[in-house]
Amino acid sequence: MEWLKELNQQQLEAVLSTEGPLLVLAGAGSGKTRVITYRIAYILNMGLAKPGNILAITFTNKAADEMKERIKKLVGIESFSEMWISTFHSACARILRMEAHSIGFSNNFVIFDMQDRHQLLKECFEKLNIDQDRLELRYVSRQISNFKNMLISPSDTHKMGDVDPRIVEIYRLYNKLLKEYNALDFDDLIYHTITLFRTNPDILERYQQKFKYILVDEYQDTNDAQFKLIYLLAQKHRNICVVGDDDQSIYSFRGANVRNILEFENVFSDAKVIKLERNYRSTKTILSVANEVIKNNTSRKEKKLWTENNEGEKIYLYTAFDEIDEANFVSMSIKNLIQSGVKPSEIGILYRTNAQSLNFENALSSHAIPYKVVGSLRFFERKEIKDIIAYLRLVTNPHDNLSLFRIINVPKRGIGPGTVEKIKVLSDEYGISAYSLLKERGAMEFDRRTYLKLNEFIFLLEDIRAEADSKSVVEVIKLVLDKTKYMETLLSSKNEEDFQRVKNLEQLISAAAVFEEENEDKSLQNFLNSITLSFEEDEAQKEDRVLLMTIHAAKGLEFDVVFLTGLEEGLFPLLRAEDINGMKEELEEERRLCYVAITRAKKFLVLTYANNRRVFGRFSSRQRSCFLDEIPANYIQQVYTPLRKINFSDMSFNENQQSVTKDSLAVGDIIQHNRFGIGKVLSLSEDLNEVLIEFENYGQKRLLLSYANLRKIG
DNA sequence: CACGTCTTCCTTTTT
DNA sequence: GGAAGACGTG
Repeated sequence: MEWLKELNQQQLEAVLSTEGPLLVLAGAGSGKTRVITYRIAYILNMGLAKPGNILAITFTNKAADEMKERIKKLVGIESFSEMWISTFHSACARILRMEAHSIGFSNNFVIFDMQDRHQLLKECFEKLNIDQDRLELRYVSRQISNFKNMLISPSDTHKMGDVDPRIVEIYRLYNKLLKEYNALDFDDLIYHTITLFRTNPDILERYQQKFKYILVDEYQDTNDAQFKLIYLLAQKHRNICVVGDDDQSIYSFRGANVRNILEFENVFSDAKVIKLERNYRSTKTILSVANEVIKNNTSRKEKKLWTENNEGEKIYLYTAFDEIDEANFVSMSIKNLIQSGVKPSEIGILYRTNAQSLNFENALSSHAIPYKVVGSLRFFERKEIKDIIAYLRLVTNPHDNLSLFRIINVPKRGIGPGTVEKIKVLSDEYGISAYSLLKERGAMEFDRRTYLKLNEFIFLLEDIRAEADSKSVVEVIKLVLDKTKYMETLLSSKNEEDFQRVKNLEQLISAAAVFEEENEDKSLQNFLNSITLSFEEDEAQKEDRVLLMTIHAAKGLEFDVVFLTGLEEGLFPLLRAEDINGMKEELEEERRLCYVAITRAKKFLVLTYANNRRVFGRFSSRQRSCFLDEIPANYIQQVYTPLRKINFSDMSFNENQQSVTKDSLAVGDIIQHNRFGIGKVLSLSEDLNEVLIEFENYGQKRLLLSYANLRKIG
């Protein structure tokens, strides 16, 4: 295990301490992912456990995939499907698929996303005759989610003090409907898994036995339910390793509880604690700025990140006239940076809210800079995609009323709101699903003309279902598009938008094709499962483009250059007048968010804010963010024009302790590259600046040694 | 019942 | 400035 030499003292200790509870406090850029992957590789290589005995929880599916790739490289084993590397939600879905009957669901349950949840809540409001002003709906939705994240059932809500009885009523009905539709929402996945374990000790025992080693990444962002789950599972072997950084806890709105990390040592009294405080990512300046900002928070574990990296440049600050000026400054600076040799994909534009992306998109495209927006309008949330998915869901489960009502008149087939309302009322009355009602009682309850239309619809669904059995996912989708005339309707439209929709649907088909290639379980069921739980973008990720995203989405990523934008009071920190009570805590979370943003930067950090900004289309004047005042002036270089070209190669430093330098590399060496993986050195240029490498998976590449950040592995 | 225009409300952040 | 719902007309 040569690769163990790549680790520093603390990292190594974290890898080798395989037995018993372990808390790794890993500061930003301190190599925490490396610790987790190497730890798993070590456990496997030492024969301490089989792949099937390992449960590794990551925060996103993307992170899970990356982790699998890295471990694969270290260990080179094949039995990966046996190793559970996934998010909490995916892991729970996987368990529940097998055990659903034990909690009163059938194993072909569907997973409701946030849109679905809102839709269903709306139904609840209607059924209970509760005035649904929109604000209330969002509030109720959040409440219910909080309850589930704290493992509080409808009948337990009184424990939370004064809860609006209407909310309890809605909560109860909402759960009841979910069950009728055989559906689970995101929070249910965790909640029900815990219920399953609590009510079926034998099942719990089985999983406890199975998971000899449990690892949790981004532990600071776990909520009460997730903690409970881990706690239950780890009881048997107690080999539980959690990795996190309380300073990067940014998901309390989702129920994340920082106390989980702060109190780990109390819950597991024999826990070992290892701190990783050496940062390998950023310049000294950037790290100092991050430290200066975060030290204003009161409730945190004391720690001091340090680095051996260069001092680096001062950070830049630009004050824009308005948000358009801001976007232009950023775009023109990026143009110059790219001309200086910075790769577009090494540049990130970060902002607090998704709504801010638009100006940057406009400015970037007018400067012909390649970019990609991460997140925002997610593919699987588009109308046309959700429509088709609704059909697919009905194929697996005809009693999913929500999906049925979504597409009962899509494309238009003459079934209007009046008829839909009648179906709802009647199916309620008879206590059966809308589908059953139409099938069994349609002829009696509706007049002839309506009945014919309804019958045609039911027939369509059954027709699709009958054929779907013997078909692959791709074929089923095509079948739906064809039989429903969905595609036909779009194609005959002269609307520009509809043309885009056709392209999106084509993408859905290719996404399904990729799914079939990559998954062992190729069932429609599993397809539906995977698309609600992950928003895996298509392969465009590898392309060399500037990335735009929210700070939340940037967690775990790093860039040579980061533009942190919109640093204005009210926007970042984003605080609302309503919650004066939670003010301090909320501000601290915003500050952590700021800390996360700053520590994404490796070499350059550029901060911007605008004196004026159009909010909801209204022009309003702005004040600079309080976070800016927390940065000592000597770190800041105020600029008034876009950044000029720079000598970028001067900026490089060794980010990894084992990075190769000119003298240490020879022809024939085996190296590892962050992006391209493992390769062999074919030749070196005379001045030793350039190197030609044959990569296992990417073929030959000519790289500049000063950027390439190669690690020698043999 | 479909389609077009008018109004309202809006914005956190995501699995 | 834009989406989603309300309202009114063909």
